[in-house]
Amino acid sequence: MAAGHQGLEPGTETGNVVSVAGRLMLRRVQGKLAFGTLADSTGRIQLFAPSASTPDFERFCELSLGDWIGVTGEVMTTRRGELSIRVDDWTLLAGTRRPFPDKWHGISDPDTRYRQRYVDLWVTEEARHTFVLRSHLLSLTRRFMEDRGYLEVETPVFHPIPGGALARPFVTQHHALDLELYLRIAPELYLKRLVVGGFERVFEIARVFRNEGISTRHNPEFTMLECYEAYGDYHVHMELTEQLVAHLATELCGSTTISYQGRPVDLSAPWRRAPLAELTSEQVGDDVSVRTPVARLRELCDAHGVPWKESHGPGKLLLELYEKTTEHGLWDPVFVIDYPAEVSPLSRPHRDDPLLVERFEGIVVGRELCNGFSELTDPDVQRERFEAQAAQRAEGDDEAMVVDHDYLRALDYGLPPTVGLGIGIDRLVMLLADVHSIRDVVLFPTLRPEPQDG
RNA sequence: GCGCCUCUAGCUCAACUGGUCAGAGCAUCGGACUCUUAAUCCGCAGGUUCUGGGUUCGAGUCCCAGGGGGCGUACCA
Repeated sequence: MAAGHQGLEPGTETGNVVSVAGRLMLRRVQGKLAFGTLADSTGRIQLFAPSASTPDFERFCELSLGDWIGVTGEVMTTRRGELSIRVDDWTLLAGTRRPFPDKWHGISDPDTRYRQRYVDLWVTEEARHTFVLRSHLLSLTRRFMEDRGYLEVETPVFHPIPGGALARPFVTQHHALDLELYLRIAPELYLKRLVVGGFERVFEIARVFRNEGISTRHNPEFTMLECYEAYGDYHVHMELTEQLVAHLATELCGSTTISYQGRPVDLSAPWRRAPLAELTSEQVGDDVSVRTPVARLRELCDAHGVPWKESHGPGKLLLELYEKTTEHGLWDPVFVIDYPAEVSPLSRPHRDDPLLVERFEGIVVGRELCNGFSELTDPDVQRERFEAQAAQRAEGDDEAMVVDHDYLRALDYGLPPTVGLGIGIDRLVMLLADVHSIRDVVLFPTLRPEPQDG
């Protein structure tokens, strides 16, 4: 409606009669004339209510901030030129029994913002903007994937065996089957089963659950885009990632150069690619790789305050060193490539170096945005890797994997050369919406239940 | 998990080194007002200063314990 009535002179009466509905957000009563601000999901409009035209004028003036009302009247502008609707008729659609927060300051306590998102969305402009952006991002992502021949699928959330990532799962119980089930920590193994089944390009926008700490970057349930493409290798998905992110930035932010927390970020493709060992060497000031002797790597860890365990091989030590010294400093997007095989139990060995795998992580603003790799397709090697994980698990590492015999059986039927990718949707939204905390991109973040006395 | 910070009226915030310090604005309630837009003006009311202990002549203020929240760290995405 506002778009259809741009640039009217002050004091215009258009003759157009419209009906609108929304929430009364502000009210300015002036004796025999009242003004109000009505808000709905599309924006705000001023109500102009002279006692002469407004039925039940006194009751109109007594409406509470936050009441839902419907209004019918002529579109006009005030003497000051503000586009308004003259209230010729109105109805109370739903009242509010609780006062709305301070009209200027809004809600400052983050806890009540998260708990009472239904109020926050009215009061905090940025919150509404962020969640609309999130919705558009999901929709654009689906279209992007479908345009490239990917099929959207839904795989189980209940897993008899948690797999596809290294993480502690949530456990639950199915009564009729008398079965312990896990909420998925990743959809990966099911999606690869589908590639075995002949769906050569699949993706899922998957809610996953990890029983770990909560922080500004971690919610126990979060959303991941995972996709798999047969006949491709990790280069294919690096290209897909940088194109997707650049596309989303253009559509949602209007440019591939965006601002995050006051610093510019250039998301335009192509992104730099750099081997993990090379980046780490630069930071550490010494040439390191998976072939560096364990003793030397331990020294370097000590020198940089990185804790290590006896059980860590060179690959794990190198990864720890990279994560503690290098990752957080990578601001503009980089694909860190060629990870140690030791820390990547589901990745295919590197074509040029058996100690490495063809794996990449996309790092933006110092944070991991995505993780992908050429998939391990050899059932024998996969069985060995699972067994190595199971051994670690037996030693008390409850994030290590469990042997998934059905997945191995699927591999026995043949998984073609395939590349897979996982993108953290919440973190992508954080990046594009320029927000600091994951709780600002999750509508109802996990919180401790409120004490039962209010 | 651990470390640091924080908690005052429905909301947003004050109260110097412990000494009439329990206050203001908005919202609510009563009154005035026909072009306001955080409307304005006058007035009323509103609090177990998160909880429980302690130190002190005296605690919102200092100490201890507990609870909520935030940030950092760890784990990860």
